[in-house]
Amino acid sequence: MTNAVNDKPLVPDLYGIGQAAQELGVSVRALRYYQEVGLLTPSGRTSGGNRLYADSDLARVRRIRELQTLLGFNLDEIRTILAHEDRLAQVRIEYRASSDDEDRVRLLNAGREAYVHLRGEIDEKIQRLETFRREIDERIARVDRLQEGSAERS
Amino acid sequence: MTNAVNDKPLVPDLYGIGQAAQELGVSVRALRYYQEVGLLTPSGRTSGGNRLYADSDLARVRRIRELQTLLGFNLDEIRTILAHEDRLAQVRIEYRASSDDEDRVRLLNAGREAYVHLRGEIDEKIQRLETFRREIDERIARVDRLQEGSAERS
DNA sequence: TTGCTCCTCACGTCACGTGAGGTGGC
DNA sequence: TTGCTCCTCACGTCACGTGAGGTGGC
Repeated sequence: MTNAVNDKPLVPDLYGIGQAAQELGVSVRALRYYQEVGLLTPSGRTSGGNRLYADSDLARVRRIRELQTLLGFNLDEIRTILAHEDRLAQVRIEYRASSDDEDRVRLLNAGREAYVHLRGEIDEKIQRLETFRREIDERIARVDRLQEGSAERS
Repeated sequence: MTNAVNDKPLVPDLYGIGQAAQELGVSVRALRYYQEVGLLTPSGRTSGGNRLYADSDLARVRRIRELQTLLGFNLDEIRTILAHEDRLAQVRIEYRASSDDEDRVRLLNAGREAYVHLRGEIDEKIQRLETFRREIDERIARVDRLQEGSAERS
């Protein structure tokens, strides 16, 4: 059989912790830890107590990893950012439910400001990496000049 | 006095651990820890046992931090990278001392390869950050569209 | 029954943070 | 003597890694 049963979700769009971990490239322990610190509660459990992760759970983990590895936030900071995003999404859903009240406007402004701030940090990191890249290119060029010298005399 | 004595090096080009830490934006504990794990031994000590850091020491710490925070290497990996760089620098110094032997050529090639590999990782990280930035821009634009909607009706 | 994946403690590890108690030069 | 910075243990913390011992469905 080319199609191993283990590679498929147990229930449509629900993954066991092992499948989820492999799909995401993180450890099973990490997923349990994110739950322990209240960052991500899996959408369900089997009758036997096994965690079940939905696609939305996987998306959330990808977001956590992005903020962790690309921008260097710790899990506490990530919790704050995700809480902001969750509230923003909530506002978007409730958009037509309530009338245009001040609370919602304030939330949108705060959300926008948070994203602009995040964008600034990303920009800064990209700039620092580009500077680093230029330094590395310099070093490679220097090695190349040394190698040319060797080649000339050989 | 505008020029506090504490802001100046004790000895020309030699800094106490507190001065070095402030200059670098790292903790005193971190500097001691780098020494503990063999990443950086300060160039000197006072007669009383106080660590003294030279400019070359500071440069090395900056390099450690770059590899740590920008590229996410752990201290063990950084030790390996710095060892490579130290050996490369050594080859450059000894360049005219010995004749063109195979060992040196191999070292240059290995060094070049390591830098090219590093460059690849930097490129990948920049690309991922740029993708992330586009996503954030998307989110900002979405908030803006919602705010426009609010403004129209107000 | 055997294998596999899952479960919950719980201790270990890496890169420091944070006092505890003491020394040394203005 | 008081203040400041430095010193060496040594335990605490964050984000997991890694077994220990046990359960549950093909």
